[in-house]
Amino acid sequence: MQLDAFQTLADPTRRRIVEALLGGERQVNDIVEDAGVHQSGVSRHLKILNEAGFVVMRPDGQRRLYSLKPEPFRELDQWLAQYRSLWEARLDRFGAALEVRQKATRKEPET
Amino acid sequence: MQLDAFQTLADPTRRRIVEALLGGERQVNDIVEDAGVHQSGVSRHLKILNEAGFVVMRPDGQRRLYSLKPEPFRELDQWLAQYRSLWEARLDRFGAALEVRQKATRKEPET
DNA sequence: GAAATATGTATCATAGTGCATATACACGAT
DNA sequence: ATCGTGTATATGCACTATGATACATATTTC
Repeated sequence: MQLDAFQTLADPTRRRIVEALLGGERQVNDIVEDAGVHQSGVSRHLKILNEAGFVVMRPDGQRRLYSLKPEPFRELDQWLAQYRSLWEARLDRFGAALEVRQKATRKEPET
Repeated sequence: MQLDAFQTLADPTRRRIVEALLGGERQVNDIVEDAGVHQSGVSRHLKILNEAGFVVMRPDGQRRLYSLKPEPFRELDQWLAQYRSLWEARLDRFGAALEVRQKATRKEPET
């Protein structure tokens, strides 16, 4: 199998799991509540997320603590970067830096 | 059935189509070559992309010219923003600006 | 009528799910 | 130490739904 980043995040349950890990390490049973599916489903999704590089597992006794890995997010960001020129005209999170960048391209009104 | 941004981009063929539109407006038959599927498939994918807000269509005689819309990309970027802290420690596309940003909340960066 | 595009239909593959069960670990009692 | 019980997680299995695709055909414009 081995899904790519987009395929991995396509499933809403998986996205809920990822979001549940935003705060940091969580054990499986803990995630089950946020995921909205059976424990077996969560384990399966975690396996997929692991294979796609989204999470790492750290054993702690009988529990398994899962946490997020940065790589796939960075990868997504890079893909998205190709399309930034479509909408970056308007400033967002980078104020001044963006304005400088804008000079190189052109200006566009809001949508 | 109205797919969200991630579900829409999950399909590789659809991603190829989106990438084919990076250069600007294209007509369907033109996209078919890049997509790697039958024309009917491309039309179907374009319909899905349209419903998801990724593309707009502009009729031109018997042809239909499709082009990208910025919204879903912006939406993806916003979702991704939640996870930036995971990897933003390292610089990416904004070099110095980023480093300044890292020093907690300060002023606007300048190059 | 020919070209460009959309759509109905059938097919085929795959993914998500729950249930039951296996495995691994923890901990107390004997 | 060993046994037994309970807890935490993973996995085999079966079921179901959905999605991608090609082919043929309808529709629109030339």
